[in-house]
Amino acid sequence: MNLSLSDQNMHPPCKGGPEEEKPELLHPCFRRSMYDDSLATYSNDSIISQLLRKTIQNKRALDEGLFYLPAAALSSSSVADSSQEDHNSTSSKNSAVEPASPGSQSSPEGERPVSEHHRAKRARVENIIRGMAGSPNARLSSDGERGEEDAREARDFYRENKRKQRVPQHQEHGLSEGASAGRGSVGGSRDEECQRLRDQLRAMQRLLRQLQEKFVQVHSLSDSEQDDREEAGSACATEHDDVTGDREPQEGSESEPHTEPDREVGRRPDGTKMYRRQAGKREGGQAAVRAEGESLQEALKYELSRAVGDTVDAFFKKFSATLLTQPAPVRVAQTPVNGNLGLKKSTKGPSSPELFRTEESVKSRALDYCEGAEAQSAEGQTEALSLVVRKPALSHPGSTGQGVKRPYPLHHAPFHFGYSAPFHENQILEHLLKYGPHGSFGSFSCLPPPMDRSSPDSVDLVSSIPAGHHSRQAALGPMMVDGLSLPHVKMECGDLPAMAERNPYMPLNIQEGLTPSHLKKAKLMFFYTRYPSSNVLKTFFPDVKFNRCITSQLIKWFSNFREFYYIQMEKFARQAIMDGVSDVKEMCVTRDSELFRALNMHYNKANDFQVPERFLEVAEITLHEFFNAISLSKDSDPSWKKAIYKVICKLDSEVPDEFKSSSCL
DNA sequence: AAGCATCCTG
DNA sequence: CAGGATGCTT
Repeated sequence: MNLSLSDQNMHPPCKGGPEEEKPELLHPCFRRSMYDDSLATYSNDSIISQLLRKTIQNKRALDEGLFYLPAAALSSSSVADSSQEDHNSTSSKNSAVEPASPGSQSSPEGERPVSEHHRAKRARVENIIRGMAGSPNARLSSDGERGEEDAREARDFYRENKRKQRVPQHQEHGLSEGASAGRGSVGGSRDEECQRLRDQLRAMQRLLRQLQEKFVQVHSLSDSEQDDREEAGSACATEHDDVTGDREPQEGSESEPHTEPDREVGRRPDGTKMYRRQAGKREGGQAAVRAEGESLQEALKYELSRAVGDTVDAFFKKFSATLLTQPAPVRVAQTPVNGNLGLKKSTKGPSSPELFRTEESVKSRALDYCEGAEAQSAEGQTEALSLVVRKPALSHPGSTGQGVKRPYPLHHAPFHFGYSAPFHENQILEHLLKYGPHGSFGSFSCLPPPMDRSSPDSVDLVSSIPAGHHSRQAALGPMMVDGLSLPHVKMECGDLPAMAERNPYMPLNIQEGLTPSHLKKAKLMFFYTRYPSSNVLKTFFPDVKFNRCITSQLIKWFSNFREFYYIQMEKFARQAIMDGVSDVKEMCVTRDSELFRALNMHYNKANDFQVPERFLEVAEITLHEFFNAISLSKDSDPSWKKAIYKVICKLDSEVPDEFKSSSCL
């Protein structure tokens, strides 16, 4: 797009990289607070930054085939951690490289054999990375132990080297450019991945920053300066003023002082472009660096998820502590004591306008230092992860008042107010959730009262919930949903804007993800319909924001249900035949049947749902179909089941309207 | 080619 | 239950 601009603004002083952002990351209120542990560790100058710097340095070195870096730069990591020097050397180095455009360094370097020295360097980088991923605490010291690493390097070198050599020298990137597969494009995908991760990390940091801001807002509104003042009091106050004053809240202690808006803020575009440019350049990387990329990638993933997990965890811990200790003006859905949640109008959080303002100020600043998240979606990530949102286990049925609820559904409120790029935030969060340690979300008990009996399969619920239970659920529904959902489902780009449009404060319970409750509901629905149309699904999951992913997931669910169903049928049919049953009519399915029990166990484990009679009939018919088919040896035909499927699919019945209730989970 | 279903596997 | 492979349908 505006890549053209980037070239102009490329000059050494532009430190576009993430290295700069450390101070910005932490809200003043959170510095020295309990967040320090979790946040500071992940500030931009954390290992990641250093690692990135080193990696880039190494890569550049390799690219250029020589170590043009001043010795200070290479060893800078062994000095302190942040050191402006380091940045400068890095950037100046980068700029020094710039002239050699990606294109110009094409073939000669591309084929250049990697020297032993270079490989040793690589080994070192890998060591750093490994050390980092291995023990978070030891990471910071890794720099100071360069010597030790060097020593270890020799050991590791051969092993690593061996491994690296297995890395395909040509990754078939299908570039029509030239015959040589080892051309500049080779390292691209790896690097892109790393780049993406970096971008995501930055965006995440932005998010964290916003979280903090949000917290400060809420906190300072609800907390008439209490204990927290001791921790970060003045900073908080200042922050608050600044925020409401629509100003940059950052304090002088930042290494990105606002006294130089031109340098700092103003250079945003520069930084951005530079960043892009570097990315572009890196795409011209060589296969030799791929190994680093791989490790780096993993390390980044690790760091990213851990950072988020820890931070979010810490954040909500603190948040919840605040809420619990103070009857804040901001009422975050507490547990429903009476069935009236006080959630409806309380629209979690302070008045929206203020938050919006905050958001704006945050935004302007946030945009300053990162933009990389931009084009990089998380597509490359295909790690298997359950699409089902796992609710934290409902621990204490009775301890309603103790549960601490996340003030916002993770995907909603705080992240996309007037934001220009809600999509990225969400996607990144999504991504992080994917990789994030689930445990960290379950660690704090954001739990509503137990669903248990409230599960309004009320239609045929065996349980005897009083007539009034429905209204209670109606109220309960949204809150539970909001409080519990951690949408894990891959989102569809097309739906995100719509998401963003929704009022984040609206206690609406639209889900981007399917929860276990949805799964349960789907299973119960299976008693009525084995082949639900997507329309039916939409109708009966009104609280789900449908997109292709969700739809196919639901469809897949029913497919799985059917699979199990038919397997059981076949099994029991064969069993009957084995048992010498000769007449179909001897076989009937009742609630006492083993077959039924197996099915019931699968679809209605809690056994709190009165399975409709019709299902028994259908099951019996199915069983008969299988029995007959097998008896007639139709099963020799590979597709013999299809005929049965055809019969069964016509036996669907209507799903009771009660299932339409969104709170019917 | 896309969408859906089943089968198979983990 | 999810993902991938496969096959069928449109």
